[in-house]
Amino acid sequence: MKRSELQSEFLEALTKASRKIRTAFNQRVTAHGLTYPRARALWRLAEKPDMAQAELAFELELEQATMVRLLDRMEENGLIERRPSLNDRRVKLIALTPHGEEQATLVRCVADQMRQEVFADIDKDDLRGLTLLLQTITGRVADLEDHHVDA
Amino acid sequence: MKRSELQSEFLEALTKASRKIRTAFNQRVTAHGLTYPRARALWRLAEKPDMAQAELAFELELEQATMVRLLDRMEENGLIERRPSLNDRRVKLIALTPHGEEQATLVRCVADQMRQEVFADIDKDDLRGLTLLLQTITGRVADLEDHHVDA
DNA sequence: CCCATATCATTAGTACGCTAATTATAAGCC
DNA sequence: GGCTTATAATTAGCGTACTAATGATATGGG
Repeated sequence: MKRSELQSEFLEALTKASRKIRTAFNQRVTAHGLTYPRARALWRLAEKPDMAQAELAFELELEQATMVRLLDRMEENGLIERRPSLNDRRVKLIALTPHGEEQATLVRCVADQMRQEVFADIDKDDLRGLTLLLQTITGRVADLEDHHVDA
Repeated sequence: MKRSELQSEFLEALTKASRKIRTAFNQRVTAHGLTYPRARALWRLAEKPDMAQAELAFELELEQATMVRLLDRMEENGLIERRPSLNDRRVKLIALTPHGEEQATLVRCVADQMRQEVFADIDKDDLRGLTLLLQTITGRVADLEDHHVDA
């Protein structure tokens, strides 16, 4: 097979895998009234509570404006609370409600279970090598963007 | 490193790579008044003209309802035309306009160039291996969904 | 021929994602 | 202290994604 065909095939496989995983995860949590983005936010907040919105947005690689709406709905659903920071009156800290804590636990269970099932008999060394390759590719794309900005 | 950590790391790398590529590609085509989904549609239509909307939606793995809006805007931008099918009065066939053809060519150029730059010195066998693994994972996730539906 | 069923495109409504512009506050500098 | 600049959250507006419901047409069975 030609080099370019291999590359195209790889790109297609990458896109497909990524979307499949997201969709499957989404299906499993929507049954509990969640969505994939909310689940990601809950997961992160459970690990590191009381983040400012900007900080959470950075960690989830979302824009602040996107974060605002997401948190609006999570607040409506009783998953989180916005609390004013004492040090900086511009900042609002995000805290999980008890309900949010429960849902975060659920999210972790679903994720762990899915991970185990999907990677059941995947070789550890293969996984390690491919993770490295993916990281290389990601870095290469980031470089491209930088050059693109320079121009 | 523990098995579960490796798996998590792989998932993160996968998600990140996929998003980076999509974003980078998007940046390059928006300069020409396109978007990533429109570029994908143009690409597919250039390869296989006069598809019905449902067929195009299937190939791009989008819902028909999503396709409608996307094509609405592509029609407004003069990229495509909807033509009634002669065989089936429910069906509308999608044809590229001359402008659409031009843009499709541009899309292909951008994609080819990006592909070459990103994969410049990636080993062919590595790529093959990763593609296989990704396909395995995709299949595994698909199986999970089926079982989930059964339950 | 007719009716039940299926399929195509569409609309309505919701949820994300982005950029750009606004408002409130903070921080640095003369 | 007052002015410039930077940062936090928000709003507004767009584009894309989904599901559910609709209306028009096809299709197969009796």
